[in-house]
Amino acid sequence: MSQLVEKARQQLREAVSQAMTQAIAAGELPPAELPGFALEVPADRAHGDWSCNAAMAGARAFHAAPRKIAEAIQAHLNLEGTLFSKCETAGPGFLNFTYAPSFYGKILQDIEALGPNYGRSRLGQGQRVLVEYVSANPTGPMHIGNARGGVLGDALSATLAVAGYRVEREFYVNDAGNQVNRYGLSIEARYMQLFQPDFPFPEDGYLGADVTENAQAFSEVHGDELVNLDSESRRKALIAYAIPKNIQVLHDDLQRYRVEYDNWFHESSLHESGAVDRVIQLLKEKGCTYEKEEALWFRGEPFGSEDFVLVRSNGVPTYVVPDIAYHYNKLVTRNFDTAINVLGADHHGYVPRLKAAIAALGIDPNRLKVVLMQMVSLVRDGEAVKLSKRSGKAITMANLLDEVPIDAARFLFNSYEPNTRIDFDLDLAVKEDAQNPVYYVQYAHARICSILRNLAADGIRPRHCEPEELLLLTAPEEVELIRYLSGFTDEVANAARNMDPARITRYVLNLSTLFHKFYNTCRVKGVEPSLTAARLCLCGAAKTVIENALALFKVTAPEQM
RNA sequence: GCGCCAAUAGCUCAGCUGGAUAGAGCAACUGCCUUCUAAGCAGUAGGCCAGGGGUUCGAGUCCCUUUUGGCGCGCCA
Repeated sequence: MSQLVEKARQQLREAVSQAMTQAIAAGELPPAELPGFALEVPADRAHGDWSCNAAMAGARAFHAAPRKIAEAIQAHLNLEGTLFSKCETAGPGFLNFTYAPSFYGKILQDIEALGPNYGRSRLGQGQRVLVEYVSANPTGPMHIGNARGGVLGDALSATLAVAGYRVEREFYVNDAGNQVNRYGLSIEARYMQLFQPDFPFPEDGYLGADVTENAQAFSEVHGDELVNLDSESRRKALIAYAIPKNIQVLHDDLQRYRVEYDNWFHESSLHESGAVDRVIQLLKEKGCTYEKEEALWFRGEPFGSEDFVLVRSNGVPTYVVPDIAYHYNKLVTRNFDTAINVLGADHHGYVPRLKAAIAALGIDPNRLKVVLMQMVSLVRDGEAVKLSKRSGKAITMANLLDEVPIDAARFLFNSYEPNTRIDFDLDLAVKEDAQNPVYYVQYAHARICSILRNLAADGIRPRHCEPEELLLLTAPEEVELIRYLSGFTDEVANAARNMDPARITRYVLNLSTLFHKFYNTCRVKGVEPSLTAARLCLCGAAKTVIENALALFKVTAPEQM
């Protein structure tokens, strides 16, 4: 795990605090409690590598102009033995720090030593996190929103894992309840229609072609053996046949999309184990329920939610109850520190209810984190596409994958933070040219591989470089590139903290730009041997970081394009 | 009607939790390949950060409000 940047930050924090203390002791600043301050990487390179706002933050405490304070701090600043070489006062009172030249070589050696592990941090401190995503109903094909959710959940999980959390990925299979009943009625009708064409189709039934296909497939194996049974037995047999098949389709489509899970958690198991009944009992015991018009209600007011029905007047629990039981299972039975749910924004109204119910059960509702993602719409020729041309039905995730390369789809979905609506541009996603950002990044990687191949053909291979050799990397393009490479660990940690893997997409795009700039100015082949060695080391580091970043998204890093 | 989310270049989006002159990519225009991949690089042009108030040393960022758009508000899931 790279500690270098963290160490640098620590050194600055201490140096600035110490300088303030000394300035006070020397009478240059009035005695006061030291102000809190921030250290950040300035956007503008001209402002150094780190920038500190202590002087401005302390303006009130010290009753002095920020610039005066900054100068006092600077006068007492001791950077001896740190990774920094200088500090300047600038602008309204920023303290701008610059890395010592040796820092850059250290970063490269760090990346070389850590390889695939570069980027890891201890942010999560081994906390156990359960990430649930997609969780589409096994009553039909997945839609475009599921495609986004799959990528987001998958990349978020990977990001959290690299940031030091112990992550499990889970798909919640709604294989019980009303949706499945509805599905049963639908498939029963389709099955019966094979033998009795006028058999009525339920009003709110599933219209998808997949229902008919499943009924057909069943009849091809079992013929008309269900026709003379009672309706309930028929449905039972058809559900038992079709739902596992549908789940398999979900599984296969997701796998094709490189979305994988540690667990497929079945709702039915909650009913079978009695967990659903127990959670009702528990809520009753906590005094959080009341009866009205023969239904059992949850009293939400103490927990900041509306009241809602737990058990209908017909005695059947609503969908919320198994959900509460499921989250009880996550946070108590399995005792995860945190449960993260990736949900479509159309479910946002349900979040306060679930949190309220959890709180009622005595669980800290903050242990449930919800990542809401806004809707996805498809755009082709500049116009919204609602329906598939072929089927006339809503475009499914499988349709999308038939059309768009997996790398492009994954990269594009990961380019937006969860909270922005996506107009997914089909024309762009399919394009295999520079307009499609995924190729920009992959091209940078392929270029590095090409350099390595060419030099290897001449018998020159990357080797370990001495610190003095790495000091040869002084071109602005080289320094910029290394500086940016040094920020990867922070970037991943930040993405984890904000539950937003799209930050890493932006990072790796910027990184690719910096590499392309380096490539255009600095030659690796045909320069002085130790400079070649140093630049090879830089290329290797850039390659490693691009690979590590793309690995988080499961986007391939081709060696040739 | 109530609630959640948004509004930044012609288009798609950033803006690191309040900091320095608001940034990229695409599209448009101009240059750069007899040396490691031109799927690249360099440059030009493009802005009332939706409107209006406030908070403070300092606001695209926080608060209020108006407008516009998306999504919710069932004894459906």
